[in-house]
Amino acid sequence: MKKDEQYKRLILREFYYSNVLSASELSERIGKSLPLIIRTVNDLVKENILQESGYAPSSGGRRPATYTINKEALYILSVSMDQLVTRMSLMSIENRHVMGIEKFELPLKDNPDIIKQLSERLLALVKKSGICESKIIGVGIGMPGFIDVTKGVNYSFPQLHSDGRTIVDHISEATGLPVYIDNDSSLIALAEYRFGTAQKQRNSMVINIGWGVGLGMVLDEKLFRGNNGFAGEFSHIPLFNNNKLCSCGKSGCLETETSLLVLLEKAVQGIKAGRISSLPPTFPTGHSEKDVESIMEAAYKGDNFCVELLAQIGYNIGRGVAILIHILNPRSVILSGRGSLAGKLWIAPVQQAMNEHCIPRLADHTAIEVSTLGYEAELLGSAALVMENFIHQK
Amino acid sequence: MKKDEQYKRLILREFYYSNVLSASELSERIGKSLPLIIRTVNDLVKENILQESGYAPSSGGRRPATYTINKEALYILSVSMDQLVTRMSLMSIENRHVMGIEKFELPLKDNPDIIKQLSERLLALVKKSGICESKIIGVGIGMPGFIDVTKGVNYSFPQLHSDGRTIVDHISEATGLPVYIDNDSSLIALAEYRFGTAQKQRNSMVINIGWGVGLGMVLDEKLFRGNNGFAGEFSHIPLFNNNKLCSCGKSGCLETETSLLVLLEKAVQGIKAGRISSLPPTFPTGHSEKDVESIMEAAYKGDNFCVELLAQIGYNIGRGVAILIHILNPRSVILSGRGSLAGKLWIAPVQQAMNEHCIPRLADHTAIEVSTLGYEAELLGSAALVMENFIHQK
DNA sequence: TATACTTCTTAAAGTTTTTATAAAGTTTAT
DNA sequence: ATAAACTTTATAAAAACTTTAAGAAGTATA
Repeated sequence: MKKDEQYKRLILREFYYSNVLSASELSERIGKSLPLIIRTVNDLVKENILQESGYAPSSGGRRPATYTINKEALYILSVSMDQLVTRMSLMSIENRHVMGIEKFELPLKDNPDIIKQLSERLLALVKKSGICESKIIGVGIGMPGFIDVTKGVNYSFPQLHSDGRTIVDHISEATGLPVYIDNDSSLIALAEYRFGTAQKQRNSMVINIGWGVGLGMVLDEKLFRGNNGFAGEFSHIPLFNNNKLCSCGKSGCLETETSLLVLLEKAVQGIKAGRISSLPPTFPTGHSEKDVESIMEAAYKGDNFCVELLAQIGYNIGRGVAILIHILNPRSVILSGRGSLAGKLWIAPVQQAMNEHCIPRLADHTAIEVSTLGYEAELLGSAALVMENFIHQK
Repeated sequence: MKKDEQYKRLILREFYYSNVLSASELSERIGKSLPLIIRTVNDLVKENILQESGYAPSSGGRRPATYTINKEALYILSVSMDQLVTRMSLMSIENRHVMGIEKFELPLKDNPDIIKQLSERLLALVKKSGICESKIIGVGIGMPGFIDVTKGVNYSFPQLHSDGRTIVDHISEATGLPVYIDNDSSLIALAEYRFGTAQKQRNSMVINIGWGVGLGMVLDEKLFRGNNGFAGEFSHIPLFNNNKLCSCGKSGCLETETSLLVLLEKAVQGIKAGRISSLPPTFPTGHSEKDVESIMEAAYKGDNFCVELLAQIGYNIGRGVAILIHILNPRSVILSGRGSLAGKLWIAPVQQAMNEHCIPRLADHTAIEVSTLGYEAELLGSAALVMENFIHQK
């Protein structure tokens, strides 16, 4: 790639993370000199990709000219998959869903047709939008599993890399676009770091409360993925003597006492045992997603039984968090993912476990917070993944 | 600092880590262009800091001219403190102890005179060596405790920062040299990464088996210290239901089942209870350091009782290591510090715990190794700390 | 209201990198 | 065996980028 193209991309990336920027801010962030930045910004204005946006207030000197990005300049295809359901969206550089979020069933397991179906859906979405493909900078895919980002392989779902070619190869060929995949929890962490509650924080742990309990880490301002991309297997740290068999084959994993699945189980058991609750009479409907939402909603409205359940789960998450804090001394721990819908209810029990299991000096230095991005996080993260790679191409 | 001085330092640092280097290797590592490197190297040769060292074998093209550093060009003052004993050494750029290692008692606790004593010892050592102070690039100090590297503060020992000035300020003033401090376990990790078993590995966990169990981490090729410098509090992760009170006030910490102190305790108990062993009849002498060494030596020679004790401790360390591996997916786990004298005896029990408590895919990707640096590690790390900072000055 | 102090912008001077070319070796093909 | 093709290292000239300096535009203070 030509060098001036490279500089343009670096500048565009900054506009992806911040709406309005001056030349000197850009120079500072990118680490390139002002003359170079100004020249490149002027080129981008001529190309109608950036536009002038008036003068910022003075910070004690001459007022800087500011710029914004043309909202229709660039787009990203963002995909978020779980075991059963896939969501996708064509996102503008301003993080708006151009055509809304498309949601459809697409089982990850035992589905030989998965790559073909995904490609077709993606192409159809682009076609429907009418947006020129040259404006789409890539496809970002988030999914559960053991993923090696650099190789583009998801080891947990072998059908995603047939005949020696990975899902990245396949989708890339089908769409003609650069494709990147990463673990769902890592992408949620990336989203929180770039757009959410972990913004500007050098060190954050992002807990993905979902059907399992995932962990994405931002360490020294970088997403940390481990030596093979497998870091963050929070779900399976051995923490309990409960003799409960985990999906991974071991027993006593954090997951056996903390996921939303456990929450649901406990709720069903409690109701069966006659506990009083404001849960709807139809509970449990058998539809896990809806049932869990009911529980969180009831808790949010003050239902004693559900609050208690959340507290139990939260306390156990907190025990795991205490370990994280001892090892990594983060600035903050963000509770995110599906489960973050229950909001601040998580904070007290997690904090309680921390107080009991952490050295005070450590506990004092890390804040527990709940995500405001919620279920959007993963799609945002997939998009951000594309942008992170945008500047490294060729 | 002038720019060419900066480039010289970058080059000298590479020679600290590698003995013989060619210009193109330097260019590659430092990330500066070959013409610039060659010009600067030539300057350094003229100044008699570098010297030519013949031609390296060809790797398929013209043979590169190589260079080495003048062994008497630069020196570093290296200090390693524990609760009771302090070691220090004036080290050459080749990591040789110019005057040997000086070891003396200097209690960290309740010792108002500590800074004065340390300064005097340091100055005396320099004087005795006869080496010109201008050749000493700085003082590196390793010690236990909660240390904020950037501020130069050790929060665990308040007498180290009296009247608003830190130990760094004081020693720096007394010696006229740049001074840096860091946590002992972090420095051991740094030493292993630069000179020991963790060399060239992107991600390593270095376990410091000593009176506690410390942890230093190399993540993505950088020493990771956490948001406030407190990362690596491995000793105090809550892992056992043993009701044993820990020095930190909590119970069930890893430390209550794993340190060399526990090893000693268990040995004493066993002997009292009449267990047969080849430990010397004088055991226990009451001198912890010697007694622990006796145990490790006996184990090394095959004494059943002592091997068994090490296995118990090792297994418990392994349980902690399993957690580390789930969270951080390192390339390797290095067993270092005092305890590494027991050598390979640690590996089997640690590996055993890993096999039981780790997801196989994770366990398969990380190697357990024992340090060869041993008790030297911390002094090497303190010196390396100075060099890491050498390039960042002014 | 003038003066001092910021910060932003631009032009010129100074560095560094890139590109092109030469030099020195290795490997492959006939 | 010997040339041709390919690598890698070293150096010189051109291009690119950064730094410095000076001017422009604004704020804070006496």
